[in-house]
Amino acid sequence: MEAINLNRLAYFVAVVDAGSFTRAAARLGITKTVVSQQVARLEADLRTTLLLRTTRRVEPTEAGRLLHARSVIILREAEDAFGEVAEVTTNPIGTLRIAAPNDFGTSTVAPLLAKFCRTYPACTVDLVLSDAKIDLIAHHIDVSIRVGWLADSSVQARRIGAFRQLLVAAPDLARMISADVPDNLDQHPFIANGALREPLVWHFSRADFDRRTVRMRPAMTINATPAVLAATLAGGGLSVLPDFLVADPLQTGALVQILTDWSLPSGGIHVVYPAARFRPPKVTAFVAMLEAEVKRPPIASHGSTVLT
Amino acid sequence: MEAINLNRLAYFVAVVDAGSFTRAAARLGITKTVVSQQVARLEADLRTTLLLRTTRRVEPTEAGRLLHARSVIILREAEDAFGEVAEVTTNPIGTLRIAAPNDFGTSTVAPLLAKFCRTYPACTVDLVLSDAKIDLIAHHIDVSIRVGWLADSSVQARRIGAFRQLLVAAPDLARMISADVPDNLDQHPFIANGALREPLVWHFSRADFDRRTVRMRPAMTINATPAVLAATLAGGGLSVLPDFLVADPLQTGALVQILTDWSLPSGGIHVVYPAARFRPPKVTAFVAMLEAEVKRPPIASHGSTVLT
DNA sequence: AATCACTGTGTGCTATTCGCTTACAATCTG
DNA sequence: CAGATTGTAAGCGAATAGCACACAGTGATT
Repeated sequence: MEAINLNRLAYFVAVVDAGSFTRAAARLGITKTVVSQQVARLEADLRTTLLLRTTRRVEPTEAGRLLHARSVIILREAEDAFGEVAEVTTNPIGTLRIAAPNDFGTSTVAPLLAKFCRTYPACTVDLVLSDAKIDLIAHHIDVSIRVGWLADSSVQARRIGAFRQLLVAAPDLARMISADVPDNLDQHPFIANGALREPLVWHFSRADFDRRTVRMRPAMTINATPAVLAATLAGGGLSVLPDFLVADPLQTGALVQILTDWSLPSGGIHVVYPAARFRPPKVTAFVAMLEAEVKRPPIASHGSTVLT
Repeated sequence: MEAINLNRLAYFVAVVDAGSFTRAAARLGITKTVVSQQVARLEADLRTTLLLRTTRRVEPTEAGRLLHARSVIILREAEDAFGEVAEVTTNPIGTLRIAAPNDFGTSTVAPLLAKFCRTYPACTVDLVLSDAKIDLIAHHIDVSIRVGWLADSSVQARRIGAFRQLLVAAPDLARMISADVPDNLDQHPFIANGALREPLVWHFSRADFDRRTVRMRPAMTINATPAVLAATLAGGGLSVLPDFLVADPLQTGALVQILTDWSLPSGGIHVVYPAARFRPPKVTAFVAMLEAEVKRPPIASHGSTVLT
């Protein structure tokens, strides 16, 4: 079937509805000449007379009445479709698919979703937890959250916050650590996080000038952060964990922070979008909410500057 | 609502269906550049990202999937509509509204309709009988039949045949007319047809050279031809009637032709179309059938030449 | 890890189409 | 019979569709 100019349908329908080329042109905001031309072309395309013209009246032929009836429906549906799309592009609505690492997703994103869904009832959320770097497009991910230190490739990521890494231990174990400098930490059992690039070497700093680098001696290595937390809670050893994971255990006393004067390198919390020309409001709304949540330090502590 | 280019919907749908700009372009028979541009414009118009592109894959966004689903329906409906119109423009189909004079319509057109409907079962016929000149467009008339002598205005009429006028009378009356020349016809009662412009003056001719003009003396005047026929059948007098009306009575002997050697002026049978660019096949088919019917002289008689 | 084929997009450029202004024939209205 | 109004034709400028080409990024393959 040859492609036929669908736009002319609108002109044709306007003429039939208005019952006059002149009024249709006025309604469409263009010249009657154009309307006449366009309808004539439509007729030429279809090789049919759609309208019988008198200088005083315009009456559709049978084919014209037929086409008009169908066209009205078509145009209305098109308008509806555009309206629906406009809805999606202006209001937070639809299904929001979020990708996040297991730990951050579980500890921070998941709790936030309740609030998000309450705030934007028209949104459905789909949280995809995975520590592997997944294909955003293939998985229809609207926004992906990356925590830690980005590889060079992800330059299009936007940093929305930071997290601190805390040296923690179960209370029983913590009581055995008396030193107030990191130097001899390798004497204590350490639970290494295999998911990190350098799980053993840690750079401590204090008051902007005091720096020490310590190489820990791993009692065990676990390549998933939540499991590291579990092992630490069970008293398996010291470990370095992100603040968003240990906020609760520290508050309840299930874990104790060690060397509170010293700080470890901060990591970034980033959002990554698929390369889209326009960002749906549902995404913007969620990222705004997440950013607010993340900027509020999860654990009141000594003045660590949050990187911007 | 701003007018949005509906044609771009087709491009967009093609890309989604093909899963690739390149394949879509090939399918549409245009360059991929154009497809890319058009989809980009559609997105700009809607202020939405519809497709997430990788050089290797094209995946619709949520808005894209939404619009695609609706667009497929819209495009299919448009295609259907065009197909239906094409049906009407290529095959005899639909409702054919015919306007005809009462006499000719009753005697000739109406009987023909049975055959027409049998030949073209997809056609419905609407026969509008009226002796007044009606507005073809206002009454949705596809073809109008005019019998007789056209006024100057109707230059766009096409002559499809002719009819002869016959001087007839009921048998009883005919037996009383012995003359073989028209000269003294005014001695006999004449039934004048008030619908004619000159109901009384008749020009007889014989063998291309013998001409007589007679002024009849009306016993009665009736302004509707069928009623003239009825009065003539009842023996009310002589009358001049078109051949298509008296074919049957002459055959059965209910009427007798008088002065068979002489002939009266022939009239034309014309079809008039509303001023349309294209003629629907149903009209063409009907006119062809009517022309064939009319060209076949309804009454075998001496060789009268049918005017073309 | 490097190569290579292929994808979608940006850039000039041309042909077509859209749209406007003006003008005109036809028709209805007074 | 004027006068107004309708739809169409002609001429013209601007926007758009479309093409060929070049190019950067990606993914499969080596």
